[in-house]
Amino acid sequence: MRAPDVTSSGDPTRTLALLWREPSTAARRGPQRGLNLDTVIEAATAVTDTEGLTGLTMRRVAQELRVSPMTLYTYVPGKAELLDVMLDAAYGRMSRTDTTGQPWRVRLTAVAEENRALFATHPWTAAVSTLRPPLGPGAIAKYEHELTALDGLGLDDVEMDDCLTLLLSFVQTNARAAADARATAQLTTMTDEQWWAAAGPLLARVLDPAAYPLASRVGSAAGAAHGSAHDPAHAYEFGLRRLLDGLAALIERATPAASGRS
Amino acid sequence: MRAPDVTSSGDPTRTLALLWREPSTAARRGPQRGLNLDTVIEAATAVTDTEGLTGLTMRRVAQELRVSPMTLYTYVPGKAELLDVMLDAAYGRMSRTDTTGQPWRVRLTAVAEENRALFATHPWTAAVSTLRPPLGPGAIAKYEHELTALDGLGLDDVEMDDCLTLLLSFVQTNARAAADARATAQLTTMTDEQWWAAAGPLLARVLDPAAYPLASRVGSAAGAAHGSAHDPAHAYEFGLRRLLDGLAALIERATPAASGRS
DNA sequence: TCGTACGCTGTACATTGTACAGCGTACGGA
DNA sequence: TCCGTACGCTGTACAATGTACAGCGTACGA
Repeated sequence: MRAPDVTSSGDPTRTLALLWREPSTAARRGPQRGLNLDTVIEAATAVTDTEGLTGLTMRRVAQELRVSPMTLYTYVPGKAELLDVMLDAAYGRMSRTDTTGQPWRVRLTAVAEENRALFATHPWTAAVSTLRPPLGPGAIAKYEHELTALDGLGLDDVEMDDCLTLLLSFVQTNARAAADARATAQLTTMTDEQWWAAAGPLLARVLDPAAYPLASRVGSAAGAAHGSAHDPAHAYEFGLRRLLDGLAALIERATPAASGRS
Repeated sequence: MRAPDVTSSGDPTRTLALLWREPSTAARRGPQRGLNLDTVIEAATAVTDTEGLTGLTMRRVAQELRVSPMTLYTYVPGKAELLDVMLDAAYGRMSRTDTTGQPWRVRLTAVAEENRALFATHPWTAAVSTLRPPLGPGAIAKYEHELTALDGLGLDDVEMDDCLTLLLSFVQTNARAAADARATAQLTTMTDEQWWAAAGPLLARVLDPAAYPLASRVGSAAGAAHGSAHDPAHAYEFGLRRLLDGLAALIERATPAASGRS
């Protein structure tokens, strides 16, 4: 079986029933259930939080719950659906700041920060594809909340969705890069600095600064500015500012001095 | 062994030697080699182009070359390093348009388009992390070329790197989403439309439009505008425009009417 | 009271990267 | 010219994964 790591490959009906906790069809007949879906989600989330997405295995979750691996399939059709409900649950737990009345930049920054916090708490949420999102209560509530930050700015419905998608995908990409950096460092048991220290001299020997003047100059300047090749925190600050400036050109097209500039 | 799918976990020295085709230490002693690194890269790239990253297995590449799986390890230390050299080779083959003298928006759009073309030709390149890039001749040439598009705009070195990173990560994220969409559709043998057709009614039954007015209104408006929940081509156009507008605020800060508006 | 639906389990299989040891080849030094 | 040895290639083997399948026992509805 292909590792899914992504979306419910199966029946949307089944997944939606799971997400919305639709009660099962008829009266239970056999033995009492020893667990319930939320317990499974909780255990799986705990495992994934501490051991990463690659640490999320059915066997590991089962072990955590002191239960045989196959037991999990009583609560969940498969690993993909488990990820779906884990994600929706995480969305449901996100804090949602009320920024009504504030300037739009403040409101959008808050939305970005809330997602940033999600990715900080549950790094794996940045790694799963949200293209076909889990349409559960958590995801819907999140979507509704985030749209309110874009409401009343003179955007049409499609533009609202476009702006939100752009903002969220920026934050997710940034978080993914940060998580990758941490994972790589841990996997290699070699910090970024150590890696560059090992690679640097070799590169210097083979790389002709005359042939690649910009690459060597800018590369080393960027490397020196932040400790290593890439600083996710800096990239976040920089990117968010550019992004908001870009949205400003859209939002304030009619009313040039609409809301707050930062 | 953990599936790498990402970076050379091992010795940077070995990887760099591979990337730059450093001749091996001494005179060859044993039998003639039946293959060479570039042949392996070519075969692996062909396999991955047609069958995706999950289709890239050592056994599959070996089969393509009519060779036993373990033979590949004579040419490459492991799968991670193979991915590194594949990526660098793909970077090396990218077309690089000379846009000297053109307005900066045109130049940056060209850079974006070149990367978009790469992701179209080799979808897997969008899926691998480029956080710790393969520092081979291909990647360096790419970096040098792309930096020239940002040269002479009054940005300092760090800002040039920041802008390029932001632009490239936007294009990559967009391509990744597009590839995910295609992969999901193929895996599920269910188009996005079919999926929404199956999920829609169920969702309508459980979702109260009064409780989530914005989510239902904007969600269905966006879904109706493009055929499904997400249209990567539209997101690209929209996002790139916003991004360039955002960079404009940085680039044209001193000289308000610097270069071309689109 | 009893049949049956259902919860839980152990075993099994296909798929993966790659460690390891063996076999044969052909070059460099004698 | 001849041989030791470095090296290319191979088959076998192992650990880890998701999950299909069949069996076993439980407890509810008739």
